[in-house]
Amino acid sequence: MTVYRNPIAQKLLEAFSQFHKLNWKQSPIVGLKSSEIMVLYSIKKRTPPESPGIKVSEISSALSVANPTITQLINALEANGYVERTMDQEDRRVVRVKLTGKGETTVDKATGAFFESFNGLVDYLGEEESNRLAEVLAKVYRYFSELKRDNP
Amino acid sequence: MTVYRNPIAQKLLEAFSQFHKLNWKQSPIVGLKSSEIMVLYSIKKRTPPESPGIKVSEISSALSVANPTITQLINALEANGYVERTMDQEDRRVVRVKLTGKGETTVDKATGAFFESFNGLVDYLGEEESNRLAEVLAKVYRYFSELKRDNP
DNA sequence: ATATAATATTTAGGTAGCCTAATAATTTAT
DNA sequence: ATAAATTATTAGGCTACCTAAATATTATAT
Repeated sequence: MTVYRNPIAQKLLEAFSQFHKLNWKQSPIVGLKSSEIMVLYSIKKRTPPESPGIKVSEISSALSVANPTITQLINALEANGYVERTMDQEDRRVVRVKLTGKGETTVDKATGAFFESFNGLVDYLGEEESNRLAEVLAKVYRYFSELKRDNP
Repeated sequence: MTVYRNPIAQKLLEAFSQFHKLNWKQSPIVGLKSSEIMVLYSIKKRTPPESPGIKVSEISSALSVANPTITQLINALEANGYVERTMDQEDRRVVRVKLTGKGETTVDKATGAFFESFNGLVDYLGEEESNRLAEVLAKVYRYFSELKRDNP
């Protein structure tokens, strides 16, 4: 039986498994889901002060999810006053999304806690190891993406 | 604003994000969900030839999920003839689960493809880097577990 | 100028993978 | 012997996604 063949592969699999179920996106501190926080964060990150807002499709590609996923998240965020939608004047198919004041302060609070824990992680691992980890993970990502591309 | 403070933390966050949505458990090759394959695999791994089967609770703790999650997966797997339930004679609260013939051949096929891709990954990264990655991921896991333990 | 195609978003309705609370059956502890 | 604990199950819920189809609008081709 093929099951135990490569102990390193086995070890890696187990590490992935464990890591995968780690909830590092945590902190619904502020009553928002992680996915909502990610959306707010990616709006904030890509919206300069006087911008009319970011496109829905820009958010979804930033987060690598499908458009309808973002639409739905935005629906809830708008209903709760975290973001505003406006229609783009130049191209009226596109919707511009930006943070409200409430959205701003909320995302600051949420990402504060969030980055604090990541800063702690960098301290825990050390800067060099942290960098290396980020790079190796990117490499792993590439590997599986290629694998998927090559076998349909 | 606190958002961009530590570029390493930022980089790590992005790597995690990407990695997280990687579907490395892939291969519903055989018409089973990944979670079902994981269950079959963990049964196989812990069931010696003449064993009466593994307990539901052993599976759930092996996979770190709640008991009802396993019960439900087993329901489907049993309905489709991959596993059998028998009641334990010594302790009639416990249910013993084991693979049927179909379950055996199926899990072999599924884990074959699965381990092949992991062996490929080990080749891609190199053995040393692979080992290191597994260890660092375990360390990250520890960090977040402690963090969670310390702040409720 | 109009029909056609492409683009952007939304609506509707899934699915996978988990969870908790409550219940039933049985075993263990007092 | 009764209370408490353990094992598994049922029921129902939640998050984070997805695809297909509908709707608007804009761009292109004839």
